[in-house]
Amino acid sequence: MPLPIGTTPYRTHHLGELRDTDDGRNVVLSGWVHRVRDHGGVVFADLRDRQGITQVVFQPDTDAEAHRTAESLKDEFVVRIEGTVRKRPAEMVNSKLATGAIEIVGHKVEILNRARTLPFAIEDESSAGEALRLQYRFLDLRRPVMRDNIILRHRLAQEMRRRLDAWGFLEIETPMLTKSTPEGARDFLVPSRLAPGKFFALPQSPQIFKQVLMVSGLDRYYQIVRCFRDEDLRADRQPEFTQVDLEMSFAGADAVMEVVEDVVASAIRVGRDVEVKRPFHRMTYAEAMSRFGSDKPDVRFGLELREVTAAAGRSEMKVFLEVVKGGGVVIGMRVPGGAAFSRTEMDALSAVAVSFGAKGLGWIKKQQGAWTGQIAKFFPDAVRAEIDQSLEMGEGDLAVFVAGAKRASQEILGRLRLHLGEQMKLIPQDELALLWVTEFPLLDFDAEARRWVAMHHPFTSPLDEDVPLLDTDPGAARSDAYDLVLNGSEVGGGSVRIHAEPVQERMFELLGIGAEEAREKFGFLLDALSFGAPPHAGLAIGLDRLVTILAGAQSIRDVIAFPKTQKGACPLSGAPAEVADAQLRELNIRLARTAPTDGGNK
RNA sequence: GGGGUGGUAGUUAAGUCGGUUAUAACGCCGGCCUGUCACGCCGGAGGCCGCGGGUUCGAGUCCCGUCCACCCCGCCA
Repeated sequence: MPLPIGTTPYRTHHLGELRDTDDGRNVVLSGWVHRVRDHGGVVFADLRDRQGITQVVFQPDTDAEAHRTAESLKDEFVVRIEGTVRKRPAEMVNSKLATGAIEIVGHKVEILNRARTLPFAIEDESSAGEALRLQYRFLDLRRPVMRDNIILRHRLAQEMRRRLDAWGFLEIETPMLTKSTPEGARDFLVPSRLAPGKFFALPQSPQIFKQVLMVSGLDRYYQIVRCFRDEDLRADRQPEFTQVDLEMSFAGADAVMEVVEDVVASAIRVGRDVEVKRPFHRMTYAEAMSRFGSDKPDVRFGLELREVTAAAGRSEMKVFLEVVKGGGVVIGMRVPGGAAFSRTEMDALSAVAVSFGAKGLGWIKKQQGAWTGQIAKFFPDAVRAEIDQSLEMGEGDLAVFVAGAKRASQEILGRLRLHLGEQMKLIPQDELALLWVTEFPLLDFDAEARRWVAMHHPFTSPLDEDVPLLDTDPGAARSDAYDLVLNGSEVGGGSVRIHAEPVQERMFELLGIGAEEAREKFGFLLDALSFGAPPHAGLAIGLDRLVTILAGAQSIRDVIAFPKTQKGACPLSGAPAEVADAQLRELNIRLARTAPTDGGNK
């Protein structure tokens, strides 16, 4: 479907639109000069817009003036041309272009605007450095891959809106200037001019407001909303990011998952033209940790973990015995075909494990039916057989072992699993593996602060059957929370909220948030909850990550129009920047020290 | 805050053990070319080797510091 053109003297068609059935049609086209091929006589110019590329040919013998102008065209000039569609002879068809069956015979060219020599070429396989691309983002976004990412993002967002509307969700905006929250990430602060010395915080998420909307009886809320967290960046993380945030009343986990599965499956249908299997697979946190060593497992490949503590306890391996005696675990991972690794490769692998926090990496190889490797001699035959069976060891396989505290060992081996999966190219790149991870621990013990912290957030409900544990064994209590995982990346997370006041109070108590502090920090939510709160639950989808994966991009920066660098700066706008003294005075702010000057990098 | 990789022409990269005038491709400029589509051919210009300091007769190359970009740990309920 061609886009509507509207009323304009600039064009009758877009540049991805004309086909051989348009042969003979007189057209007006406008766009950027993508490339010029000047043959001395005939001149070819590829014109580009958002829709595609169309070749225009200028002939000196029939259109002398247009040809003269065409000879002066440079890359990225903006032009308007008048011409006639001509079907190309079979041998001149360009099958790489959607419009390759035709070309435009240019009768008139008008240069609407010129362009300076570009800092980098406008082409998909641009190898320009990211810093340069961000500085000239307006050029970077002209590259078809980047344009397609932005369009994909739009289409996913539209589809999700459409589905949420169909489910009866209302799009409601919540404040950007709000209140600092005590738990969680560092806040971005905004000074208040009207209240000297006081600050707003930008929202880390609309969490509290959306719960208040449920108390208000609006029943179902959603918002595609910017959230802010002042923490260090990663490839899949930047300080401002977008969530598809939703909350629903008289609903539990199953209701939320049903809606989200529909919304996400629809988005994937639109974005990738793929039908994903529903319902999505569900896995408990405990299973995810024991099988994959991660609470967001990438299940596109094997290399699963297997605990072999009991067998290792019957070996003669001193480190294993000590760990087992101390209540720790020994976890093994079979690497099919891994016996082929050289000694150097094994040393490198051990070093990786150590860099992940392992004390060391034990390993054995199964070759010609027997165990080889330095630690093999510490295992009696019976123990070998038991481990063989447990790990399902086959000829030519490698097994690696990590010993220590349970969660830490799982995580180390989980990371080693991802490392090997990449190194051995075991991960099918085109596959989309979606699953829910459920039954997270409600609380996590912060060893440094020596107190409980909420694993999700302080309003997450425990599972009904685990409520009594809050008084007896809080660490064992599981929450009614669920994460949506796609290809080993957390793309969504949510929970059933606490709507019973006594449970909420007990929760604050456990978190060491006193009654007064709770009132001070969350007063309006607690107030709201005391005036008839419906049971409610919700979730937020990380839009940037979802689009990144569906676009096949490497970094969320490739699906955000104007992203931040790893230092949280914007090379295009120059943000963050110093402000005038007058502005600071108006806000009652005095700097403790002035910003350091730039180090002379061009 | 910590670890790693990188920074050389407009761009992307090469540059050996420290040694003569710092290479190449693309881009740019000039010329030629009437069927290309990454057009082709000939010629040319273009460098604060990120920045500062040090070692040395001599530094793109070695050392120290620093800035920037990226990846990771910490951090991110």
